[in-house]
Amino acid sequence: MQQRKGAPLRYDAQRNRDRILEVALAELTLSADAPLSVIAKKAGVGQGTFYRNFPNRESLVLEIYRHEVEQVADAAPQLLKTHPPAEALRAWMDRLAQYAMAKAGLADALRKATTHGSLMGLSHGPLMAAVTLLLTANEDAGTIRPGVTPDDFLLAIAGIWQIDPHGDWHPRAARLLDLVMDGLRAGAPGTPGGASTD
Amino acid sequence: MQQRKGAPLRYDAQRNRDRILEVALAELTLSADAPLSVIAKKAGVGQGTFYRNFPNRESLVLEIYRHEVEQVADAAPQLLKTHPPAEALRAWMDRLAQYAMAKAGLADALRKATTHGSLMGLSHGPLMAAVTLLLTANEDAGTIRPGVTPDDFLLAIAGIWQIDPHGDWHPRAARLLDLVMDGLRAGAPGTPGGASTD
DNA sequence: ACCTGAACACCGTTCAAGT
DNA sequence: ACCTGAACACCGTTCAAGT
Repeated sequence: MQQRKGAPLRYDAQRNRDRILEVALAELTLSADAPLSVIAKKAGVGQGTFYRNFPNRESLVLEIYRHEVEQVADAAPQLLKTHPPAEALRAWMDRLAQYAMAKAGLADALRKATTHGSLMGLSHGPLMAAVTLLLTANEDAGTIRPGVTPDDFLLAIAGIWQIDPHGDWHPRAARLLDLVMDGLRAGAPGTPGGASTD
Repeated sequence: MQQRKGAPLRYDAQRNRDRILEVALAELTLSADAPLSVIAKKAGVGQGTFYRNFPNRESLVLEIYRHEVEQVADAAPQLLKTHPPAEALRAWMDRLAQYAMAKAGLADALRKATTHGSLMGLSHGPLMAAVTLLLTANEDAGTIRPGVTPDDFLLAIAGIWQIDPHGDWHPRAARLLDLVMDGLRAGAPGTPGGASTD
């Protein structure tokens, strides 16, 4: 631990890190098991430098994933401004699905690099914030049942990471998301019926 | 392809295959990335023999998974005899969740070995048969909406494979499964409200 | 027909030497 | 303080030689 917590990286070091991330995104999106040595070489850095920045495959993949998913997360506030809560939630899920399909190689890399699907290892940060925002807006509007946690939600839509992006993914994703939406609605203030707790 | 389709294996060959599967189940349940060479050695066979039976890691893991999941699948008819359809479905999901937690190492191995979560690469066979049985029983009884495919169902519960088996998995699994059940119920003949298709 | 185990290839990880 | 790239370790895969 030679690097103090807040201290900025040296100029060239920062540049190296950025190049690694840039190359890694491209390579991993293309193929989930692109060798780290290839990424290092294409980024123009030595193996050692690569390792200084990312001590293992998981840390690299998580960092990229985190950065990429931020962009989807950022769409949430905007959607809530322009749509009623339930529609915003559903539209956001669609975006996430689209993202999951576009970056399927990356999602695959994440699955392989991490123990358990820690797609939710991102327990804090923008993704969680976005989900929380969407859920509370809907809960307040009475469009979903109260008490659904972001964790519940992410588990419920976990299936989207499992859909094959080749072939006809769109209807499969839509059916899954519809089903989840119905599950979320069940027991909402307006709706009768709903959650069984025997 | 020296082995004709229906031709039985030679006695020692069959024994080797069985021993590999037995050892692999134990090793992979313990650690998802147990080296194949270790499995071969513990099973008392050479590398070549291992390869003759399982040309790659995926084929080994899939075979074990298929065999293991059969036992859960087999519980479905029994549950339908002793419970009303909706309860049987829910009870079966609970068993699947328990299985997923007990064999988490294996599930992890499967995730890592396959492209996309082909937990559903088992598109035919006992698992699908069991799910179909449960879904049609419920559909006939009017306890779930019509038109839910086994594929839809497995995607909806995909989250259970993502739950960390250490720590407090039970409430998380229960909340997920409750939500899925509610989603399945929505739009059933008896129930008002339900699926939005805009 | 099936088996063994040494040999090979590949990739992640480390480290001595440089600036 | 950071970098390079050769060296090492490990594991999947193949194959010549054996029964």
